[in-house]
Amino acid sequence: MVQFPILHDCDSCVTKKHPLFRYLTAEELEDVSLNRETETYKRGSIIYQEGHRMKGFYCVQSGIIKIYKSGFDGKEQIIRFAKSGDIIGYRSVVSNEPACTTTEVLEDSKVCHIPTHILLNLVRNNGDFAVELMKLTCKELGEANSYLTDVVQKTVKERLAEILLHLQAEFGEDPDRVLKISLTREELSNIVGTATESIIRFLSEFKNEGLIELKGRKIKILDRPGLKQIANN
Amino acid sequence: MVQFPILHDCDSCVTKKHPLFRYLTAEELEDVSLNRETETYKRGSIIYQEGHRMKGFYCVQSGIIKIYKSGFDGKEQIIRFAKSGDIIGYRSVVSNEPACTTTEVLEDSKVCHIPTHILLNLVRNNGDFAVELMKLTCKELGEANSYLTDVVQKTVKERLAEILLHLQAEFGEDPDRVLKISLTREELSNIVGTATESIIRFLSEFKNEGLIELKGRKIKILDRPGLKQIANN
DNA sequence: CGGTACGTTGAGTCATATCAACCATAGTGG
DNA sequence: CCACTATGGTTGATATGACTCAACGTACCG
Repeated sequence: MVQFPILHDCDSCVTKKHPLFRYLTAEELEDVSLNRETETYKRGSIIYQEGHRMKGFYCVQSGIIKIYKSGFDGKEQIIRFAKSGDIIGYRSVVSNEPACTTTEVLEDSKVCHIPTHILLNLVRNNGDFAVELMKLTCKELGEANSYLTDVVQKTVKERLAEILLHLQAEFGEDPDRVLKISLTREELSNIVGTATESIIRFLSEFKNEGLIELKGRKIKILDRPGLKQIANN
Repeated sequence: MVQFPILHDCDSCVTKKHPLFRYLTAEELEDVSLNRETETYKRGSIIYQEGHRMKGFYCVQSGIIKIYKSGFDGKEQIIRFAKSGDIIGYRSVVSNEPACTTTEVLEDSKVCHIPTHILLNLVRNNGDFAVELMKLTCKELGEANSYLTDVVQKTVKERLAEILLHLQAEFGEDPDRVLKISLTREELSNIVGTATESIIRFLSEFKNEGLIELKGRKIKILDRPGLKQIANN
């Protein structure tokens, strides 16, 4: 019997990690497998850039990727992060618009590129896939709207507490309870949407109040309920 | 030959107004027509409320509807408006989650309610419909992300200028050039995400600078380029 | 005619940004 | 091996945008 190493690779990666691909037929999965290209990116590299045309979307196998928009003065606003199992860039493919975000690799990543027509065919021909992708988009939309409300109505301190908890929930902790995602103060400020100095001040405030432990970029959350109360939801 | 007034009604309304329904087969359209319920809402009435379960989504025939989220202290953040041809509430239907926004009628509206299973069947069985709905969602997502960046990086004055231009573009003007959508100062503040008093101050600043004309809630945009420059995009 | 909701204005306060100086660390090249 | 530079982190002082509070004006409505 002939082996299909590529197919097997995809089968063992994408399928298991994302409900999206759960509903693909063997045929569709093979189509994806044969047309995708796996690429490795080092920390700091840009996968695609705001304003550029996309030739497909990406499925993240490993690593962490930062997705952000640039404001008019160059200050970046981080929209979200993507990690193993997440897909990125599909918005622009579906809308057939230039990318509205830039994606930069935070931790060395392995990423599969899947061409536009494959995605559109899947949405068109596989109802379950379409529903799952819609769910994903709607989830992102809900989160975006929630965060908009937060940004407008909460203080920087409250948002920082919220973000720390969110990062903990999304990326988890090492055995020593340090947050797995490691960000510069500037990156934290670009999530919260504030000045770097403000982040520094509130982080050390949290430290002094015994809510977190700090060692450079290593952040350990000590008092989850305390932070939750500050974030107030 | 037998007449189908209900079908005809839907045919003359929804189909023409939204690309979404352009791709429905005659059969699908009839299914929608037979299962939808048209309701009339007066100014001030709530169509659905944040946190409630939805039994379907809505298609706006006429009127203007305000879609907002409530912050923890009750202050509302307006997410967007819906007008003739827009569909609302589909996010919650697709995600199968409680509504994450409240919708309140700003101007007397005629709205069609279409039950959940119809929407899901359309997404599942009609690829073109699925793609169009995805496009719509992705467009909203892109706008939400853009506005998030704005809120974080721009001043209230800049955002107000931007919102005024946006309201002009979305709802248009009367023959006398007054913006068609009429909002209280508080509602404006709930879009921009600021205090009512701030809106009042900047509106009169714009007036004094000859950018707009004010007569109560009637706003006339006199200097579009000037506002654009303030909004700076 | 009084009530209710909306609009306006001014004064004071506060959260956060900005600016500036300085420290820590890690390459890098002479 | 040591300045040298770059990058990120920290702290304090100051500036300012925007909120809050409070008073008052305005207009419509029963």
